[in-house]
Amino acid sequence: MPTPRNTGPLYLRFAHDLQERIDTGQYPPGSRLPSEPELSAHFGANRLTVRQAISELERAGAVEIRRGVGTFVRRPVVRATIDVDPNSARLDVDGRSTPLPVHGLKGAEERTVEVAVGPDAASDRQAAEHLRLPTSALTRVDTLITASGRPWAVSGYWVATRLLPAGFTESRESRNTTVAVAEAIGIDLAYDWRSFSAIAADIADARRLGIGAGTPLLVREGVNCAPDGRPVLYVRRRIHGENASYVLRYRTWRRTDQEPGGTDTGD
Amino acid sequence: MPTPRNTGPLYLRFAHDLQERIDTGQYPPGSRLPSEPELSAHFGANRLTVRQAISELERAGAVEIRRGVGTFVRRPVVRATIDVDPNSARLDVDGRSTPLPVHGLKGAEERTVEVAVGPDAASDRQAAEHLRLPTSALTRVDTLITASGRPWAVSGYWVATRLLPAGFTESRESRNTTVAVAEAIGIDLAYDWRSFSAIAADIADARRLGIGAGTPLLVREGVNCAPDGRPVLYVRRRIHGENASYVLRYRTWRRTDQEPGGTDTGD
DNA sequence: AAGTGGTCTAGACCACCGT
DNA sequence: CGGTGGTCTAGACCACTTG
Repeated sequence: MPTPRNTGPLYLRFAHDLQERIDTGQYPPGSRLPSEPELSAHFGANRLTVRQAISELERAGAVEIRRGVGTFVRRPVVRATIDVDPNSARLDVDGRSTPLPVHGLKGAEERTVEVAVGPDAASDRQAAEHLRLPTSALTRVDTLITASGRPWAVSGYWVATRLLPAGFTESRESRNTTVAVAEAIGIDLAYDWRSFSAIAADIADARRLGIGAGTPLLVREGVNCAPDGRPVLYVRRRIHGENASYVLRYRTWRRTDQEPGGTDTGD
Repeated sequence: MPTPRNTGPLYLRFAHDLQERIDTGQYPPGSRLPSEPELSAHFGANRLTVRQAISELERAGAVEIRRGVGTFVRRPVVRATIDVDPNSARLDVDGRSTPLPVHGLKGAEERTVEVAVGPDAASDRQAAEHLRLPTSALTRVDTLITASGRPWAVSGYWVATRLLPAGFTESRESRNTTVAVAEAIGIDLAYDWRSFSAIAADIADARRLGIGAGTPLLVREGVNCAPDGRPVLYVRRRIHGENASYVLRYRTWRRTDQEPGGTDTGD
C-alpha cells in the first residue's frame, strides 16, 4: 500500500489528496473540482501552492484544465489504433499503396510544413547514420498530419537529395508522404525496420501540435529500403501519445470493419 | 522558420530564448546554465518567472536540474533496444522460455510488488475486457523491474484467479514473470497481440519509478493465449520512455551479438 | 560557509468564459 | 458582469551539494 503522503511538500500532499478523491469517486469523471480559491481556503494554503498541486494532476493526465471554466476530472481517453501487420514487409503492392488501416481517426490530412536540405540537428544525424550518408547529402521533409482539422502528428522524412526530382520540394500536400516519396524517386519501398519509443514533446513539436512542452509523444521511427536492401528513406513520426496506439496482431490477421473508409496515413 | 517569441507570456519567451542558445551551441551539452538569480537579473524578471521557463525546458527534456548544483544541458539519451520478432508468435519453445533479447540493459531483476485479487480500477476493467472475464475473477500481479538497482519498468499481469495454484501469490521474485505464470498454470502461451502507446506517468507509477508525474512512459500491452486461442494472460508494462525502444526488424532477423548474456525481461 | 535549486506566502493584475 | 484559471512580483525560508 503506497504511503498516503503525511510528509513532504504541501503541494504533493494536496495532489495525493485530490487524486485519492478522484480514485474513490468523490470527484467522478467529468465532474468539476472546487475552484482554486475554494481549494486554497479548504487546504489553508496559498493559491499558488494549490495550483502546483493541480498542475501535478494535469501533468499526470488525471484532470483537464479549462481556462475561465474550471478544472475537470478526465474521462478515459479513446485512442486511434493502427494495425501493424507483423508479417508483411512490403509497402507497395501492384504499384498501389497499401497503407495500414487506422481506426478511430477521422478526416486526416498530411501537409508539408517545411523542406530543408543538408540540416544538422540531432535527428538529422540519426537519419544520416541510418541512411549511411552525410547530413549534407540529405533532404528533410517535415509534415503535419491533422485529423478533423486538429494536429495529430508531426513527421520528418529524410531521403538522399540526389534521388529527388527537382520539383519535389514544391509539393505542399499529399495524402501519404511515404508513397509520394516512393513515386517521386521511382523506387519500390519495403520496410527494413520500425521502432517505437516515447519522448517528451520538445518546445518546437509542442508548438506545432498545440500541446504543452513535455507532453508524452509516441515516436515511430523506421527505415524503408529498396528491393536490393539499401536504406533509402528514414521516417520519424511523433504522435500525441493520447491519440494513438500501434497494434501487432499475431493471430488471425484481418482488417477490422468498423470505421469504413479508414484513413491512410502511411502507417 | 518558427517564430522567435516576441509576444506571449514572459516565461515562454525566456524558455525559447534559452532553447535557442542550446540549439546554437552557446550552451553545449553538459554545460551549466547560469544560476536562477543570474538569469533573473539578466532577463530583468522575478526568479519564479525564470524558474517557470526552466521548468518548461526540463519538461521538454532539454535540461536536467541537479539540486544544489545547477541546471545542465542534457546529452542525447541512450536507450535499451528490445527486438520484437515480427514473425514468431510463440513464447515457449521446447518448454524453455525464449525471451526477446534486450540490448543495453544491465543487471535486470523483476520483483513482485503487489498481488491483488478482484480489483476494479480502469486498467483492471481493460484486462477484464481483454480476457472476457469479470474483474472479480481476476488476479493482478504487479512487478517492478530494476536494472542495476534503478527502477526501469512497472508491469501488471492479469490472469484468471482459478488458474493459479494456491501458493503462487507467495512467489516474490522471478527472472521472468510471464514465464513464471505460464509454468504455474501449466499452459503453453503464444502471443495474441501486442500494442505500443505513450502515456504520462500517473502519480502512483511516478512514485514507483522514481520520476516526476507526467514523465512520458512507453506502454506495451499484450494478450497471450493458450494453444486453442483462448486469451489467458494480459500484460501492461510501463517503461520510463527514455530507457527503452522496441524494434521490429523486417529483414534478416538475427540476434545481435553485442551485450552477451543479454537480459531476459519477458519482452 | 557559500551557492544552488525547492517551497511557500501575500497580493496584484490579466485573459478567458459563461450568463 | 462575475467567476474561472494564467501570469507576475517581492520577499522569505528551507534542503541540498560542494569546497
